[in-house]
Amino acid sequence: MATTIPPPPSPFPHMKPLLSLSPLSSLSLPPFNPKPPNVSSSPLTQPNPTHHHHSPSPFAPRRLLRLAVDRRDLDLGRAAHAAAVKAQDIEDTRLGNALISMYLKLGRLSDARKAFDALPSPDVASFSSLISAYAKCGRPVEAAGLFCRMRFLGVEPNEFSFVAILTSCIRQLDGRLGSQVHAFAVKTDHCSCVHVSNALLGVYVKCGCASAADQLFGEMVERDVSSWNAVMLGMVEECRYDEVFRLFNLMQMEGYHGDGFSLSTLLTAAAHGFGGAGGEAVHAYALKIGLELDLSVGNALVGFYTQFGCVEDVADVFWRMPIKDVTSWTGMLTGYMEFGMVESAVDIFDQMPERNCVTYNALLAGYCHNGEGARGLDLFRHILENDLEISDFTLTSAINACGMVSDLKTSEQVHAFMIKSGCKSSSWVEAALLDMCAKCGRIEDAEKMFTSWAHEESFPVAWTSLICAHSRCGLHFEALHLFQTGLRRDDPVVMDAFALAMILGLCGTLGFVELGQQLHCVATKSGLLSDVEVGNALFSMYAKCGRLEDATSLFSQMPQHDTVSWNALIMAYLIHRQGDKALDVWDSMNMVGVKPDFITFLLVISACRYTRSNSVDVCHKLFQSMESSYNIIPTSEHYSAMVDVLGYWGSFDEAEQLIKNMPSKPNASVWRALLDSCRLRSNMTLGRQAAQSLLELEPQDPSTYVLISNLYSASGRWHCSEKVRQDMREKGLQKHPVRSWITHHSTMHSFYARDRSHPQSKDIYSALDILILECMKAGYEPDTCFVLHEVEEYQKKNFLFYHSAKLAVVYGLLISGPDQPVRVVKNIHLCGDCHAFMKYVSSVTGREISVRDASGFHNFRAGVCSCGDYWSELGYSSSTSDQSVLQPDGCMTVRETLF
DNA sequence: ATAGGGTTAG
Repeated sequence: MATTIPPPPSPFPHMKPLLSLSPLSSLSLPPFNPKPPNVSSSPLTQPNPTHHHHSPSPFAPRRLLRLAVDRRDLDLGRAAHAAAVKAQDIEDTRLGNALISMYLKLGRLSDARKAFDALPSPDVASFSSLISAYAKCGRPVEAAGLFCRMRFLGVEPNEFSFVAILTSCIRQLDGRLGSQVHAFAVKTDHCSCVHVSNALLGVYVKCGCASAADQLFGEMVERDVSSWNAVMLGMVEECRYDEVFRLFNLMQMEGYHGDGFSLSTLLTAAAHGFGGAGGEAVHAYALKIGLELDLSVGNALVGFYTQFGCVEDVADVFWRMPIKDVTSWTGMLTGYMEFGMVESAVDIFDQMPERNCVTYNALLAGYCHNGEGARGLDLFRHILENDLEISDFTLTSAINACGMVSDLKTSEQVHAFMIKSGCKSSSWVEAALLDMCAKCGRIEDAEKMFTSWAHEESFPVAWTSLICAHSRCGLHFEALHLFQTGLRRDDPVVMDAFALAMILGLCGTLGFVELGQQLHCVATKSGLLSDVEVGNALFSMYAKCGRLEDATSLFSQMPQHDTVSWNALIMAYLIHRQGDKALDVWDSMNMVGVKPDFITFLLVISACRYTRSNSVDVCHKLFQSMESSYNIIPTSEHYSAMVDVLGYWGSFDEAEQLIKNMPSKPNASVWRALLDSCRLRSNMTLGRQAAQSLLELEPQDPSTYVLISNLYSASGRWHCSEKVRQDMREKGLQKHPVRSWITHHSTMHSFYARDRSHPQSKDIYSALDILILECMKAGYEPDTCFVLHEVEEYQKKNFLFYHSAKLAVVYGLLISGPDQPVRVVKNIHLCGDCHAFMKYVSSVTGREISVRDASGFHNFRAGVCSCGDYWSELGYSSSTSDQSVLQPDGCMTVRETLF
């Protein structure tokens, strides 16, 4: 049997494929071809060999061709080709078309092209079939070139030609060419064909020309289910998800029955929109009409349940599908990744019969989604080494993985690779690169990229990334400045949910309740308020600004709550030191059935410190239930929170026991928690041990240095103390400067210790001096042990009196009305002297003073603080490696009372 | 079917 046929020489060797497309309207129309186009049947199904005038032998080429296609036997097909050549039939157009068809069906586009080139007079069917094939495999240039050549040769396009060329427009998202074809189709009266119109609808929908699609749909004289499906898909593309359901109902009212594509479009709408119930209804309907396991419906169900269901639903649909394609497997992989089941996803990946570029991207993105940056980078390396296909998706995920491992060197390598390989062009990739730089500590590089930003499309993303990077580094004011630059552009950035949530977080951190309220309005007007994450951020903003009532009323209005919402509610009570209420929330959370996460446990355990009565038992129970009931393994953070609570209630034996039983070596935060409790309860013996362990463990930690420094200064060894501090400075351990601030009329007034930069500082200092005298009359005794500098006693007071918190509070008293509370925010903990002072101030002035520090709120009223004077110097979660300890302000967090 | 930025905790 013949195996290969040398391809016949091309009849048009001089003609190159057209590389650039001129608009169709500018093409000169060829002379009218009097031969009527063959429109009665598909161009490629030309059966009935018996009617043919050639040999009816069973070995006739035509019959062989059919057999070859049925058996998917390429060798047989080639044999038929040989037979055709031998029978000198090869110049027959209809036989040639059958040959083209055979090669295309067997996936041999290049052979089909050779057969086409061998035809002396290709007809409309020859052209259409080949154009369609080029369109489907993403080669629009060849498709359009053939279309032009067909016209040049005077072959009139028919419906099939139009559908084919439009398919290529869809593939390359060329709406302009699409509308030119549209005009041409109208001119040649092919628009009445429902298939042509449907293809046109497809082009408009995919190219984002929704109005053109709407208009065409309205003008169509004949519609079928595909027409409706195309418009429904258009609504999905436009994010008008409720419209999809409306259209579906309309279609049914007009007597059409939805097919698998309609249902899968509905499910996509439900998955992307807010249609949990809608999606389940579609599932029920699919069951009823027996389409549940249809390939496209099944795939859409997998996607829907990944968004609005549980992993069991996803797996159930997937495994019952009788026929699965790459999309199905990739969907299942994504499902497992979304539900955090990385190993199951990898398992699916290993089992897949076939993988493509998207599959690899999904795996890579899944690793990123689950915080497995290192595995993501390994996979990326594997993709590169094996020369697998990569796309923008691959690159953005790889960059994302790199930002996740946050390694400067890797980030530079990846960055260099992107530049070298020249794939930096896409705006998505650039936005991802900027974000990576910001995350790997290359904030200057990020800024450089930002200022030379070329792409408008992803500007909001880069903007958000950069703001976020600044606020992560503690550069809050720079972050806000960037925020303003975005709003003041000629083309102001439109905030989306992400940006809004982030800026709200910033408002919360800074205590900017006025800006926060304005953003609340923005959220309400834009509809972004229904976004859970925006709701959560808004809630936290109010809570952190001391507006607990505004926060809780917002909570009750939120359309839905997730774990983060509940955590935020617990945290709100926690920073207001209302432990019992925080624990009540924990009960409600369980009643509602929301799954707690590891943060929930950090919060509720910490809440046991702020309960009215001893809640050591409660916190033991919580701690034990973590693993047994919720399958959450306690981390060292949970241990230090426990130690903090146990120590607070004086259960030092239990605290020691817990530390001894830790599965891993107790880390510094555990010892810090113990140390702080010992300070509070004056447990000297244990405190010394804790300090010793801390010193051994973290000789490099700033707070350890302060500890030693305090040790020296407390015993009057100033030189040693100062030397330690100098060491510390030389090692660059100094972190953010301490400051306190207050907002008034949307302006922030920020103070350092002994700060005289404020324009009204003369007034502030005289007021403070008067206030100090008044307080001293009322019994205030400055506690100079909070001054750690080698200075004379009178100077010590000077250092103490002008701590940033005191300056900010006095300024607040000066500028606000007598009935208003003074709200000050301090970026680290209040020192004991400031704390005592504020109590006197509140009673002497009769004003309410609220100071938010790193541990939460201190609300001073009539000489009493809401913290009950048992405030932690380490914050509510003792895991805080306190960065604030070293500040010139002198508000130290570790006191020397122990020694 | 796959991608960027954030919200709770630090």
